[in-house]
Order: sequence, then C-alpha cells, then structure tokens
Amino acid sequence: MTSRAPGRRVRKAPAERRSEIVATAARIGLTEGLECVTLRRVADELGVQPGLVGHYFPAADELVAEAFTHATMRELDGLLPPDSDGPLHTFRRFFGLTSSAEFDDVSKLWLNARHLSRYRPVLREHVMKQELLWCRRLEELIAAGTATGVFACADPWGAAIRVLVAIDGASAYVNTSADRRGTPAADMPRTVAESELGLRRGTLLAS
Amino acid sequence: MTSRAPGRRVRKAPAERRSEIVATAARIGLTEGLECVTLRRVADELGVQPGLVGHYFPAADELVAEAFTHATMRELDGLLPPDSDGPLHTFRRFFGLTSSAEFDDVSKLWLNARHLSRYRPVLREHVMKQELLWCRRLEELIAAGTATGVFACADPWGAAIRVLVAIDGASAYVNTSADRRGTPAADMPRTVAESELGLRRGTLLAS
DNA sequence: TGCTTTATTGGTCGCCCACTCAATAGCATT
DNA sequence: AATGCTATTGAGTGGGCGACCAATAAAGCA
Repeated sequence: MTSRAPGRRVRKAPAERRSEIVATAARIGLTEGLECVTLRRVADELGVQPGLVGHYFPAADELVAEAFTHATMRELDGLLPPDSDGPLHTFRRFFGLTSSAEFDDVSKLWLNARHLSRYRPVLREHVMKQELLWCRRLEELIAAGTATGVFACADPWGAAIRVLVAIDGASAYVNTSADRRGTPAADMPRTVAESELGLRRGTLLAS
Repeated sequence: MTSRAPGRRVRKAPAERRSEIVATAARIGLTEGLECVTLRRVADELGVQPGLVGHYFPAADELVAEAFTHATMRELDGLLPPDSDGPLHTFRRFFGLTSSAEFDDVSKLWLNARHLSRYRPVLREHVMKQELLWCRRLEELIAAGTATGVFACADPWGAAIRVLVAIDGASAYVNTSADRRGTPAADMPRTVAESELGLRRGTLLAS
C-alpha cells in the first residue's frame, strides 16, 4: 500500500503523524481485529519503522485503546447523527443499518474489545466510556421522541440499555452464525425497541 | 501445583492422559481465558513436558476447541440438569445461577470463544455446536412446560433463541461493567423469559 | 527374565511480539 | 548558508508461542 523508498524519511508534525497512526490502527482494528493492531503492523501500513509508532505510543495498549475509541466514535456518528430529521426516522435508519451486513465489522469490533478488556485495563476504560456514550446517545433520542409524543416511554435510560442489550446479544453470534440473519435473533433488537417505545409491531422497519 | 522430580516419568494410558489434558485445558480456559490454553501452560499445570501435550494435540487449535467444549458441556449440565423437578423450578434455578457472580466465568468464556472463533475455524465449529446444544436444551424445557400447561408458548424454538440472546446481551458486559449487577440489563433475560412463556412478572425469580 | 512397544523427554527451530536507544537526517530559524 | 531541534531510522534484546524430532525409559508381553 503506502510504500516509500527504504531509508527515505518523511518528517511530519507530531500531531499529524499521531492522528495518522491512530486512524490506521482504527482501520486495522475494525477490519482485521484489535490483536492485529501491533506496532509493526501499523508501521508497515504507514510505510514507517516500528520504532516510530513506538515513539508515539510507548505502551502498545494505549494505541489499541485509542484505535477502538476512534473506530467506535466514527461508527456512532454514522449510526446516530446528531442532526437528524426526527426520532422515528432516525430509529428506522438506525435499525436498518445495524441489521445489515455492513454492521458486522462493528459487531465484531465490540465483541473483540469486550473480550480483550479482560486482559487490557487501558482498553477496558475506553470500552466503558464508549458503552456509556452509545447508551446516552440512544437515551437522548428516546427522550426527544417521548417529548414530542412520538414515543411512549417512562424510562428512557432503561429502554436504551435494554435495546443495546438486545443488539449486543444478537450480534454476539456474528463470528459463528452470521448467516442466520433471518433468525428470530435478528429481529429482536427492533421488536424490543418497539415494545419499549410503545410502538406497533413493525413501525421501526426500514422504509 | 502438580510437580514431580525433574526427569521422573509417569506413563499413563493414552486415553487417560488425553482426557487429563483436556480437563486441565478446560479449567485454564474457563478461569484464565482460552488464549492461556497453550501447550506449555497445560504441560506446566500437569507437570509434563510441552512436547507431550503436542503429541496428543499436533495442532494446538484442536486443544483449545476441545477445552471449550469440555467446559461448556459441564456448565450446561449444571445449569439445566436433564433430570429435574419440573420446568418451572428448573427455570427458576437456571436464572438464579446465570444471574449470580459464579456465572461470570462462564459469560467470559462464551465471550472469549465467540471472539476467538473469528480467527480459529476449529473452535468456531465447536462453538456453533454448543450454541445449538444450549438452545435445544432450553427449547426442550420450554416445550415440556408448555405440554404440561405451566407455560404458554407458541414457538419454543424462537423463545429459546430470544432468551439466550438476552442472556448473551446481558453478559457481554461482564469484562467491563460487571459491577452493575443491579442494572436494567441484569433483569432482562428473566423478564424476556417470563414474557415469552406467558408468565406473570417475577414468576421466575429465585425462590 | 529379556524383548518390544510406545509414552514421554528434552532440546531445537523459526516466527512475531513489545520495548530500548544511539545515530541520523529533515525542517525551520537565523 | 550554516545551525539547532527533533522526528525518524535501524539495529538489538528478551520473551512467548507452535511445531518438530531423535533419544529414552516405562510397561506389557513372550
């Protein structure tokens, strides 16, 4: 990919280089898994020496953690854009996206990160932050819809949690039984949401 | 732990040694994680040379996969014993166990295995088999309860899937937010089950 | 009792990893 | 055009891993 003549140096501003490294690490983590985010692998991708990546991230754990955060923040913004046209439409779009095959990499990333958190404290902190962030964004959406009377929900926070639990549960099978996309498990997140928001069955199906 | 004088050999029947290895690997996988199931680690635990474990498992992947299967089969038998005193009682016991801290290691193991399945085809096959097995056992229980009129469920298979999805979703947080055991997420598996089986709220609470 | 079988040892090899650090060269400043 | 700062190189260390294999000794059999 990004290759240069050996020995050739490209000197960049630290901030730029750093974000370049994080972005690359995030892409690797999302598509190939967080265990592939190594100093060497990222350096290869960028066409630099491993030592350089090590210079910006003296502890590799930090790089993995930032890669995860970078990737999930991007995804969240794509899934629940802050400026949206109405809670109902946003929700439909949300479930359309999360139930499609394009979301598989994101499911894999969360599964990956949640397991890896067992061994990597730094990553664990980042994962917990993102869990909270995703939940809050969902809660806000539910609260907004409830305020305008589109949804009927007495406990937006609890509803957000339960919807996310359903999504996490359904996506737990992404590495083993991803082909069963038509199974009862695939519909569960949406039906849970419809029930939590006081909507008729099928209301949140993509339009 | 299990230590012998260096050089001392204990010769066992192949079948015995093999199952000894699998049992040890399963224990390590359950308590420390499947990535700790290495030829060296298992050999140390048994007080033998790594080469011996390699002799019984020429491919390490096979050992990891068998360790997982061994551990989950044990757990399933403890959770849903074949000879039980009534579907209702069995279900109460099931949720009592799965929502306790003792179940955390099992949650971690499933999370671990599902993620690792991304890279290890042999493990993936074993995980898929166990997913099917757990679901079938749950389905049988639901079907039995429906037959005797204790439960009201039109689709035992779908109900089993949805209950397991709820459990998997709730236990996804085991490595990051395990302390939130009182959260809405913790109750979800049970309430989903009560709803699926046509039971009143709280019916499945441990007695 | 001696012989054969084979379970087990004990080492080697190559691979990939994070981490360290002195030397080097790109860039901005003067 | 010379200088100073520092981003970057390049090589090395040590550790863990799976895989491989000839030599060895324990156990069953003649």
